[in-house]
Amino acid sequence: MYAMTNSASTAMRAPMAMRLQTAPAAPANVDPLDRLGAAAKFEKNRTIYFEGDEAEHCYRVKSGTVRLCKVTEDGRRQIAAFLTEGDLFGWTDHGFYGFSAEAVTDVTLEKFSRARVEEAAKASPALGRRVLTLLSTQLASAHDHLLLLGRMTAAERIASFLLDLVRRQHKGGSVALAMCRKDVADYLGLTVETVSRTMSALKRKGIISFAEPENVQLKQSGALERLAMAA
Amino acid sequence: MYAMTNSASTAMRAPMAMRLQTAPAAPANVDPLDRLGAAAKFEKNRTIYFEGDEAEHCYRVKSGTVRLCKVTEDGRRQIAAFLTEGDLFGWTDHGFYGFSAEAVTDVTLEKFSRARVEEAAKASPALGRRVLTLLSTQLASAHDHLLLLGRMTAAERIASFLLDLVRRQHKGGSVALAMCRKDVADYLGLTVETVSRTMSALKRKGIISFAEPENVQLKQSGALERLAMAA
DNA sequence: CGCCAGATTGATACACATCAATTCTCGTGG
DNA sequence: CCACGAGAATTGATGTGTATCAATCTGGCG
Repeated sequence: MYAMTNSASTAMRAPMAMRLQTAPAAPANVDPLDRLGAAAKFEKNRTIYFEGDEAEHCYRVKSGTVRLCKVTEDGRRQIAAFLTEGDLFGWTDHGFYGFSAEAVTDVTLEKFSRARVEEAAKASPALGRRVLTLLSTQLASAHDHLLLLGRMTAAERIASFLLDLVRRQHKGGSVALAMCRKDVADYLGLTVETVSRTMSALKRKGIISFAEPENVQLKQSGALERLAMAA
Repeated sequence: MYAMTNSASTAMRAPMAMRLQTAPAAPANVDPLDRLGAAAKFEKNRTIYFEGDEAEHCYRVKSGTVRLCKVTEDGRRQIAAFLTEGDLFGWTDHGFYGFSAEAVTDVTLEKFSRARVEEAAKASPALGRRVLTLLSTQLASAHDHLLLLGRMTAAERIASFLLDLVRRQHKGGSVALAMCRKDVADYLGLTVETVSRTMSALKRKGIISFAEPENVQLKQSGALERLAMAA
């Protein structure tokens, strides 16, 4: 779960709570989903499933990054989420996927049959609970993303995005962008040019720095946080 | 569930499914949530809970309309969803609400203690399943909403919004707007002025008509659907 | 009647999109 | 090893959709 939340808000909401990685009352430390999955691999830019496909399976990311996206007839694209390790996707209660899922990088996944998960959930409340947690976190992320798309300026969007990334890959002030500029643009509701210009501007101001486009250093996260603003 | 999906896509995904108001396979026709709730009422514009409040309860709408929203320091507001009969809200897996909930109209709600629902879900998989369905539908709606905010023009947003409303209140080509223009604007990521202008333009073209602002007739839903486009 | 909040309409400004070159990176083949 | 080409990123010049600022209009209510 997670799906790239923006603004400090999400982090704020879950100060020490953190995930409940283990089942509420599980004897061992086993995630209730672990036994049900089958391994699957996709290489960079492969489609995992298409919007409109019948939704027989859902997946969990083991490594790599996945994007959920939709393209309009005339080619406009929106990315709803970038998913990374631990995130569940493809769970829908209608018969069909609403968004396509594509591999941003080479990815390894666990693939679950919806029917089998449903079945197993009847016996194990912990399993249902687990899926519920994953979904509710994604919903919170989506809501934060709505604020970003509906009400934030380009600079604020970029700042929120970068801060989200550092939080998820807690490696100090350094961020590895798994996705290209176009992906970032389509996630943030901007154009590539605006993303590029805005990042260059932040660089000129000394707030961030980067030699290659895919590896960014946050020089003044304070300034970024001020931009991201949150609520 | 639902939360005002935009574009025809959601309706397409759930053509006749509609809500599942009653429990999936319950012996009687009892929703597993029904026994757990306590009645609650809020009048128009009252706050049900604030963003940041500890999330002890969740709610289901019995009648009226609720908005989920967040306001930035400098007063920009985004509405994440309008919720109506049957919709669940306030379920979060972090300790705190991420968005405020407010009554758009006078509303009657069922109020549930999170702790008690959790408890009951351990015994009844059907209950967990029920909540899961409600959340997953909301997540799908939120994703559609992201496409709307990230990539659609003002006219497309309005068209999608109106079509969503008719679908939910299936009363032919007539739509009752429970919310004021500002609410519509904050849901669609626009300003009141743009909403007003865009609706006037649609009216001039004979696509919609309205005498009072809160009661709209769809004269040519075909034209609206062409605008809404979907994927 | 007169007030006030909400809605509409008008004039102007601006943030971001669009169109158009470069520049950079890297894989490929001569 | 270097020339070449292609896709991605950056930078520049210009356009435009929507925001902003500013009246005016409308309907409900004290």
